Amino acid sequence: MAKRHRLTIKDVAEAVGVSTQTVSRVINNRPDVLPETRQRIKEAMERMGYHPNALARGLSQRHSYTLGVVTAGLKYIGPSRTLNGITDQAEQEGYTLLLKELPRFDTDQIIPILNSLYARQVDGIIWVVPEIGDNRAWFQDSQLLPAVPMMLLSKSPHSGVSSVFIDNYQGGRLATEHLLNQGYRHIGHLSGPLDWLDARLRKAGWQDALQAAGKESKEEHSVEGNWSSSSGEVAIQRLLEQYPEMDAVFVANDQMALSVLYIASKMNLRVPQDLGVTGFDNLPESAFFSPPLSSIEQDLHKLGCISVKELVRMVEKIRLENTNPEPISIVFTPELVVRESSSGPHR
Amino acid sequence: MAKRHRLTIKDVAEAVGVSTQTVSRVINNRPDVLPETRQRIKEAMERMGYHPNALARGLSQRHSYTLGVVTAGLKYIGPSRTLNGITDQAEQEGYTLLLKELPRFDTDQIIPILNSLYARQVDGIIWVVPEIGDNRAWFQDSQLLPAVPMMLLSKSPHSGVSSVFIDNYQGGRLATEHLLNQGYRHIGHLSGPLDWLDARLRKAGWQDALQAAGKESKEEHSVEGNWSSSSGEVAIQRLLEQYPEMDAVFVANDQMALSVLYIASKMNLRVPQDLGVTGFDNLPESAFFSPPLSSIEQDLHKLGCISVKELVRMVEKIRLENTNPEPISIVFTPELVVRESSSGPHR
DNA sequence: CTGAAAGCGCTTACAG
DNA sequence: CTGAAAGCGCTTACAG
Repeated sequence: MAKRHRLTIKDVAEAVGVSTQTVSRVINNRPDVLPETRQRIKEAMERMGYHPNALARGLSQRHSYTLGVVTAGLKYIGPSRTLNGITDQAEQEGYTLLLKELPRFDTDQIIPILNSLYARQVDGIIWVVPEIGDNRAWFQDSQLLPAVPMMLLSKSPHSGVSSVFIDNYQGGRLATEHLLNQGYRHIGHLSGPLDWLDARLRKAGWQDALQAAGKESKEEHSVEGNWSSSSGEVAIQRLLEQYPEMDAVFVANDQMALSVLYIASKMNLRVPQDLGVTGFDNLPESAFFSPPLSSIEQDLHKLGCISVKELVRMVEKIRLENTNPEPISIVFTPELVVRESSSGPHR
Repeated sequence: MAKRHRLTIKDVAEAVGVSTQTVSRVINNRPDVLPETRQRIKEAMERMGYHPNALARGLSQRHSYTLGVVTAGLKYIGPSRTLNGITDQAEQEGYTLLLKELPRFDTDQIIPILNSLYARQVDGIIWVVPEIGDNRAWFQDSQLLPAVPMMLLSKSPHSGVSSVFIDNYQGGRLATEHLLNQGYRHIGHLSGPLDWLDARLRKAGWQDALQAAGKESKEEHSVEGNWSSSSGEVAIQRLLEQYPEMDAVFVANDQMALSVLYIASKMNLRVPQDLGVTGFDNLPESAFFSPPLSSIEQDLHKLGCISVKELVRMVEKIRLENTNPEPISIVFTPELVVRESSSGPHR
């Protein structure tokens, strides 16, 4: 731990023999500084190892160059891949991130977390918390809504809030239509927890794809899991009992799909001949399951990037033009990745 | 986006009819305020929706209540699980996190990222970047070392820097000794990329365990992967060629171990009878591989928590006692989780 | 128990 | 092209 004197703009100004605001002009790359003066100041800053205090700067500029990121479930792969995109893009745009994680998905802790972000004068907020139950209810309370732009990373845009998201409904349709095209006839669904919006959307995609093909989706053709592999293990066994004619299943994520493969192998059900399987998320491991798993790929890294890019665009618009930008909404369609697990009932 | 006037301590003071520093005392929970006055001020703050500006506060206090977290490889599960622990504990301690991610593991981008943290007056830094190649070389440059305490989340503590880490060497020994105890005789190793310290430590554990059992570990008994499942697929095939007597393999992570199971199944090698397998990381999915995978569990969440707790302890010690605390070093031993993939050559 | 003054390290008009 | 003054929103001694 190096012992270092805390340098200020004043120290630099004195060393060079100019006033502090001339130094300030150089820091901020303003014109109107004699090139030679600018050069001398730059050299002095370099030599002395001076770095402007961002807190002081933020205080007088009323602009912190800071974005708040609120996540939940970082230990899952989805949120962290998104966060990966967010950090990449924020670095490029010259913004620093304040990271907050909700300890649970529901609504208790939201107010202190928001307040701590507001107190730190964030220029914008990215909301990377999945919509579960009524954990979006606070959006209705205009008292709580930020005075800065906010970007929502999932569907269900509420009035006035921008959003960027991946179309989970389309993902469900894609996966199910693919199974139909491969010649499977009786397609079940192993869903995520249905208090999650994403789980409901994927299920709705499955239902509508069946309906569009003139098939019915009965209640007993689907069973609910909680995203974990162990929940999938239980769920698939129940589904096989409830729906014995089932010859294919659309599973709402790859972790549960892994358990489906596991149980199938235990029960001597051949995948894909006796049971076609598609997952969702396209984990890097899924290509190495036995058999390799077909899945729905969502580009979460890109999602994170775009959300920062658009948010920064809004922030700068407010600062430069002083006008409130219109909320925007961007949708990406996920893509089907075909592997052996769904290659059809006949081989 | 709610339109809101930016309230200051002055507005509150005027509303209540006291001076600003009385309000300040209430904000900071100082004694020496008439209980009734305190109550009136609290009510006013609540009613007006006032929140102190953390930037102004940090500026005058010279204490930002902010920690910098530098990560790399967030898209992998390890760093995000650690980050999960860090966010949890930081919230509890009342500190906010600034998150930075290195775009690559090597050293280029380090200086601007450190400077941006210093500029924001972080009270401490947590370094969650794996040691690869010489990406720790900058530790030697005391010019670059932070003036605030730093916590290193891996082995190889450099002089004066505190560290908390999980003993990867012990993990390698545990895994290998387990295979020996199960009756396997010819134990190979599929390592991670050997410019990673963790990969070298796991390998050294394998070597020493063999040696302690009176066995030799030849060069051709081990092959290097790059942590990914696809690298594992190539590596295990090469290892089987190089070391045909091999009847068990310690794989340096679960993702590569998954490929080992995949290739074994393709080649009609039975696991665990013909080939025992242990992984490392204990992914939640690993219990559902075919067969379920034995692995080494590292409690990364706890690692993250402890690092924050100890760092905050150091920060507060400096603030209160104005003494530089001694650097500390804490080691955790990982644990073996036994499953079917290593249950022995005889069934 | 409470307040007037000075300061934290910058930037923003305003002069010249 | 450069500088003196005031201000950003707090807190820290110092008085009383």
